[in-house]
Amino acid sequence: MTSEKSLTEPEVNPSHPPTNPRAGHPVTMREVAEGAGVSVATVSLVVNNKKDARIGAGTRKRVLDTIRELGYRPNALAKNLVSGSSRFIGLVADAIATTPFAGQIIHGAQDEAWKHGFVLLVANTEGNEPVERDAISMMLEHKVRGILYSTWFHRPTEIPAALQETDFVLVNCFSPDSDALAVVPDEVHGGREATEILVRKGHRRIAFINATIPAPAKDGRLQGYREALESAGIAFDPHLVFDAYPDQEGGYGAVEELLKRDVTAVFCYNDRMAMGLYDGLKQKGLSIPEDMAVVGFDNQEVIAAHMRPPLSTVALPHYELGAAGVRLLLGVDEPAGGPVVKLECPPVERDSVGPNTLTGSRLP
Amino acid sequence: MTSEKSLTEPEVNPSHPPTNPRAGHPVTMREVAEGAGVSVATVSLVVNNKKDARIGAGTRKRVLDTIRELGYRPNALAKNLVSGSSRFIGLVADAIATTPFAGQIIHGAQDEAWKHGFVLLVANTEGNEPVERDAISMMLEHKVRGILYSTWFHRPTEIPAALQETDFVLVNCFSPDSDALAVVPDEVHGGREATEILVRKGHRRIAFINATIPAPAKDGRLQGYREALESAGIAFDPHLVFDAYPDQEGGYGAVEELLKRDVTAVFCYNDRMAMGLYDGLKQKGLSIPEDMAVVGFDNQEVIAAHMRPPLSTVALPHYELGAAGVRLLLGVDEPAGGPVVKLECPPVERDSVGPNTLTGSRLP
DNA sequence: ACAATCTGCTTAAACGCTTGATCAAAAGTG
DNA sequence: CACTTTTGATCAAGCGTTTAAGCAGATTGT
Repeated sequence: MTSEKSLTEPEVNPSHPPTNPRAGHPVTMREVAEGAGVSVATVSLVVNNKKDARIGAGTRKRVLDTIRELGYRPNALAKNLVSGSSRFIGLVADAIATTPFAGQIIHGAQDEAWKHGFVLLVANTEGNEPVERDAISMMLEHKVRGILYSTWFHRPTEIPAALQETDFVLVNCFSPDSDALAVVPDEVHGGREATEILVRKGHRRIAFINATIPAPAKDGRLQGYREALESAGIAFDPHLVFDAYPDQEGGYGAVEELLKRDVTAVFCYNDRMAMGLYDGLKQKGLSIPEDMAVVGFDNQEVIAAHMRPPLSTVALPHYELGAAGVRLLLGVDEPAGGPVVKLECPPVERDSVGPNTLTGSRLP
Repeated sequence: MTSEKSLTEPEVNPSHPPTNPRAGHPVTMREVAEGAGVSVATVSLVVNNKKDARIGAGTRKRVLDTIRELGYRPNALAKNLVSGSSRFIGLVADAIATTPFAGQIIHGAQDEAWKHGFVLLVANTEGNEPVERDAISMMLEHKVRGILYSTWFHRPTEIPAALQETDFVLVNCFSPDSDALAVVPDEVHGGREATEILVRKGHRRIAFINATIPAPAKDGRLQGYREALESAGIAFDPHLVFDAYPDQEGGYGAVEELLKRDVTAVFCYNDRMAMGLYDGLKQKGLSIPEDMAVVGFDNQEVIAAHMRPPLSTVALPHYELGAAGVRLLLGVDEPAGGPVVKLECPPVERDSVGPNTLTGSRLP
């Protein structure tokens, strides 16, 4: 049924004629050819600057002039038709609107695609399955070079069947049981970086407020936290790790728990949580970073850079995710070691972490 | 020079062959025709469900079955070629990445385009002029039905020359000296809504912290503020209006000034400013909304919905901007009264505004 | 029973472009 | 001077569709 429907035109009034007269009759190669008194073949040759084509200087100039005069634009559609392959890359995202993250992925993908002469076809599915199917169909029908399938937060995902009809790479998600190409953030690395920001400043008793909801990020960041502690020779204390809902309210609500723990620093699962935590801490009369060092995760610009004090955090490499996605798709990057490549989460140090003043002690 | 360059292929390795075998040899109509033992014309007729085509039930079924068997997908490129017009709509944005706003515009545009059977071609220029030219060229070459030219904040703009070659509409921006179609938020209306949130709760002495930087928003919101006051029979007091840089720091820094003013409520130019203001107010031991009612502007989800208390504000209709943009472009909406249509900014009431308790007095 | 009509399908041209094969004229060679 | 080569350009086929026009065979009207 659906496959049948996807073959037909959308059931809409198909007529939306241009009003701009210039748009009605695009200048074609034929007209240029006639104008310049040559054949279309010749025009094609000069337009494409074919190296092994032998065109007289005079003719070339004449053609170029005519092109300029007439305002000729090559018709990419026709070009694609004959070459068989389009220069499109599809990007289907599950949430363009809800978060600033998707924007970064689009941006990265688009920049990289551009570099290789490709153009982005984006579709937003807002998590809606039929919409997703239609979106993929549409891309397939436009004979895209491949599809980037992206999610707004790092998670496992099912691979829509239609994707298999072309090259594709998963972006910010992965398929647990398949060897599909994927590119995701390295959560473990990120957790380590975040924790190390704290360790470097001499903190030893470091809490980690993890998320309540299961996700690769939850496990990965925790592991990173543990690895960082271990590297620093600090014993892992399970008592210092607890969960909260990963938003502002969660962070605010975690303050009580946190203060019971006698720590000098805290690593929050994400920036939003840190934002709530700030509020709670301040309300208790505590100040940051003097009384408590805090680092977040995500580097959400709107928030992190402008909190008081600006929040030290770790950045999710969304832009890079998009860019690496198209590189993988086009085969300019080879996936090293397994089909899923992990991208580093770079630390972004701002002012929410100070030296540990509560104990000057450094273990050997 | 540039126009010449834009005619040629991007200077890159042009060969990025698909690795997916299924992608190499797309099934064509010819193959379906052969498989079903009919002509391509027939296949075309059944695929497109042409109403006035006379196809036998048996043949139709045979074709449909073959299509399914072979996994045929129509080639949209070829389709577009013959029909002369593509089903593309271009969207060039000056900042996809930097803000969550652009995402909403894209989302709205994409949804609406989809409804009419169109597909979005997006390009991010990040404010870079040559990139912008290339982006527009690329769209023109793909014979887009039209172009949406959008900016991430409401402002006047120059119209790139190439845009004139097709239908276009400005989104979130406008051209002061031209009658180009445009769709922008109604700042005056927004300012009025924001102020009225306060007025409705009985506030009479309402400050307005405007932006330091000139923009349609600055003037419009101020005017809206004045109109709302006037409607409520409150005299405008210039002393209650002052400027600050429109971000968190600006809001924070404005607290001193604000408190000198003896007001019960404040309307902030934007949410970020309100966020900083919250910090400053709390630091002074003041609580919201008891000691000060505050409303913001923009309805930046990440921020506004999760501040403590959640911020009452006014939403910028980004999604609608995108959607209305394509409607205008396709001619399904007619611009009423002048080429620039203004969209309402709906109020979003949360918990940062309480009743005015400082004075029970209501003027007649 | 014979023309008129209808039904079901095919033919062929066209859309704008690319490209290998050709070809005429100019230039180089012995 | 008769030849090969080079130069500068054209021819024509084809990319995957759509669609007006055409054409047999079946059905209908009288």
